[in-house]
Amino acid sequence: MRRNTTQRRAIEKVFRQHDRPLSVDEVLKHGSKFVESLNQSTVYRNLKLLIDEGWLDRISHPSLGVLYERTGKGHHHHFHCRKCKRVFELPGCALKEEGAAPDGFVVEAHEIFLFGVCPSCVTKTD
Amino acid sequence: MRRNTTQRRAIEKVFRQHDRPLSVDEVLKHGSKFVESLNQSTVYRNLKLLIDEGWLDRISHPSLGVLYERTGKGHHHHFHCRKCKRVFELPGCALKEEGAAPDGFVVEAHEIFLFGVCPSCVTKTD
DNA sequence: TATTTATTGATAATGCAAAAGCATTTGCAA
DNA sequence: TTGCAAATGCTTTTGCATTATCAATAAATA
Repeated sequence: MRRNTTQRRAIEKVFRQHDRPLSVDEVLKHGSKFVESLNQSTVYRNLKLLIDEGWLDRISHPSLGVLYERTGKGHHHHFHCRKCKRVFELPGCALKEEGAAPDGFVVEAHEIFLFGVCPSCVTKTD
Repeated sequence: MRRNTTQRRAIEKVFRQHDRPLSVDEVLKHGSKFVESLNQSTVYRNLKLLIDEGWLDRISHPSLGVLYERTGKGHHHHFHCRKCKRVFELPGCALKEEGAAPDGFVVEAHEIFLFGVCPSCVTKTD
């Protein structure tokens, strides 16, 4: 059966604390604060396990590659800040359903990635 | 100086004929119809050259990886057909500017990927 | 037509994310 | 405690896309 390890608790805690999509490296970096010895393999294994359990989702960002985020957020889009490099989950949907595609195309799903500067970076100089 | 090789002409012809984003493999497959010996390395080299010349753009699709498309199309989005696996360029923009991101976020750019069934696959059975 | 040299084809090499192998450790029920 | 499978850390391997190497070929130009 599944065991409740300190490493997995640390990884889960990282996601609960940040509440945004994280890369493997980010999970490793932040998780290491809780479990100093945390290993990259352990991160990979637990990310996969948490996905299998339905606790995490994997997303593929066009410029950042694979990221992991908590499930159960509902439909949302992603914002990538070019200053702090963080990815944020934005509530709601900004797609104009009508006219998204010409007649004949059946749109079943979509993904929107926004790029710019996040609120906490807006005041910073470049 | 740049030489006008049959291989490069074939690659350019592939893009002119299909007029949609193509993967390296697709360029190789279709280009081989014009130049039987066409090699993958040559495709890679010419894709890079055509990008440097500003004739092609590289895009990163969240589920298909790197694709190449003709430049000069203006802002547009991409549609991925789950049946024929082709990617289409859709004219226009379907993003609701207002409300795309909460107050404080400065949106400078965006990418939209649509998924579904294209007109020529709609009539096909699964 | 001969010469020059960019380009090609074939293949080896690279870079990197992800997975696998294995000895050791650890959670947890008995 | 103890037994033991699950899980970890460390290292090595894999898989894949992309790049480099180099002899052979073929555009451009004289």
